Amino acid sequence: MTTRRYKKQERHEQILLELKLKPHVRVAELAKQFGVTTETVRRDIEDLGRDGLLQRAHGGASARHAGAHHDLDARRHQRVAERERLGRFAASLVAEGSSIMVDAGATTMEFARFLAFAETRVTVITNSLQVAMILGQSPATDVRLAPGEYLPREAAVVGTETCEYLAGYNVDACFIGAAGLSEVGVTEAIAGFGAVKRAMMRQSRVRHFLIDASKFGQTHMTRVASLDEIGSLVSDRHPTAPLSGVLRERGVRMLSPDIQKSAPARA
Amino acid sequence: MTTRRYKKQERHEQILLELKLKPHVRVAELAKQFGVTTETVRRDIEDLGRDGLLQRAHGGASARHAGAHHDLDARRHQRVAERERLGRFAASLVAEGSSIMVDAGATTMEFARFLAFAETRVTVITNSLQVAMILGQSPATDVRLAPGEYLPREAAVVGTETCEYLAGYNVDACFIGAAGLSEVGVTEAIAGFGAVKRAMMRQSRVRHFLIDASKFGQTHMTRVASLDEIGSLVSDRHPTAPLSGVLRERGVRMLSPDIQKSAPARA
DNA sequence: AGTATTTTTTGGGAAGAGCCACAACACGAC
DNA sequence: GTCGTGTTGTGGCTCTTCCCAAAAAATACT
Repeated sequence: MTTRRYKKQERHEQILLELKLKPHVRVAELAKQFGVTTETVRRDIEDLGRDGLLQRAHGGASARHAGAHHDLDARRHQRVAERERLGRFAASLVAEGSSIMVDAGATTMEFARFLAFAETRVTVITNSLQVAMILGQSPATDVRLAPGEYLPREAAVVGTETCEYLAGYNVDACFIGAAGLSEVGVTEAIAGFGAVKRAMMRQSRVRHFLIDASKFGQTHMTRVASLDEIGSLVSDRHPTAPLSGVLRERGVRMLSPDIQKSAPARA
Repeated sequence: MTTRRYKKQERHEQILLELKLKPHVRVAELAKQFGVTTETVRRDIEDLGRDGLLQRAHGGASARHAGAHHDLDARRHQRVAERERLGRFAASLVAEGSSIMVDAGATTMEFARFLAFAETRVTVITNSLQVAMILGQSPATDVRLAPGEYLPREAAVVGTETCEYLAGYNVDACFIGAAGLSEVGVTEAIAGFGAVKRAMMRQSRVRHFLIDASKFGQTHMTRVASLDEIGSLVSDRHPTAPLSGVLRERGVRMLSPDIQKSAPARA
């Protein structure tokens, strides 16, 4: 029966599914589609928004970008600004005509956005579906995706197949994100990611770790690399006192964008 | 004062950048940010939208979903009802606990949606990023993604790597879409897809071709399969006179959902 | 069955967004 | 300098969306 009423939960799932396929849905549209009032849909969207499953917008809802951070609005905006600086800077490190490997994660995604924007001619190998999609939009970029088990949480593939695949390529540089950087080294929270990151490191002449300042001092479950193995650390800020010394000692090249801020025009 | 005026072009770039960072921006927000009128921003958005660089929305603009491209999205909106019926029916063909391969394309994407909705316990191997993302949502589904060159137009991977990878698995069934079905057989318009489809066919015990009725009689560039090789044809309607005879003759099993339509409630 | 609880609808006013046409302003060319 | 083109701002208006609260319907519970 096509006239069957959607239950609340079904509508929720349907909305999320819809959002996977297009970036934005309208309240009015969904209401017509489900055969319910706009008010009902509005409430659905509110529910889902509360759980951080989508982003509200006037007139409808937008898909949430990977990377769940529904903090305070002001803080998120701040954080984004830093990430943006980091991403922009990291993208400038990519040489025209080179080949690179790009890790999965919110920070590397940001990096990918700038790299796509810059239209640098480059060959990219990645295990992140998001990175592939972003860079695929740039006509200057050749993207190869690694195989493996699909991890919905991160929209990336992992596993032995992934690592084996990566082992088949040698590239100029890799750009790797991480959940933590401390005296212990680079660490990651998500199991399975560590092996992939290490596989990328092995195949790259130059290693760039993209880690924003908020991760400094943090240690997580799996070790990705010891301090000696870090080639260069790319961050939005230079590490401060205790950590910076250790890093310098261990031969880590620390890179960060020059901060020549002028008074913000935007209030 | 640093409140220097942004030029039109600068605003455009900034808007696009903003959209790469968050999925949705509001007109009012941007207006405040740039220090211009909402009307101006509206015009900016209109310009960018005309070039297909973003998606308009009431109250603002949304990013073009990475991977969700015009043609793919447009095709999705054509013949929705038919495609939906086809997808739903095809999903019902998947046995609990089985392993399948799923091809890229608008039709198979619809199929994937229903399969995810049904939460059938199944292992899926695919070369489509969209299919992977959709099915990855279902906790009952295990998804493996094939490697290969990324094709932004279709959000899928292709190439020899893809085919080689697929050759490493043997599955119960495959679900393959196509651009055309005629007396010649199954044909495809996009180069590179044919080889992948054939690779999937080789590794599957049962072959399902998901082809909606609008493709009947059409012939495209590359041949995917001869009529003998088609296992079963899944469609929204049974083929009519000239084609149906040939298909029956060549041993094609024709499947389509029983059409017990009631008056459409939603329209 | 009948009651309780959740969910949806309805209605109306406030706020926001869209659209249009014309005026004001900037910038480059001559 | 003036002219012309292109861009931006303003005001007036309409339409959509939002939000709230109460009624109605559907669903779950005993």
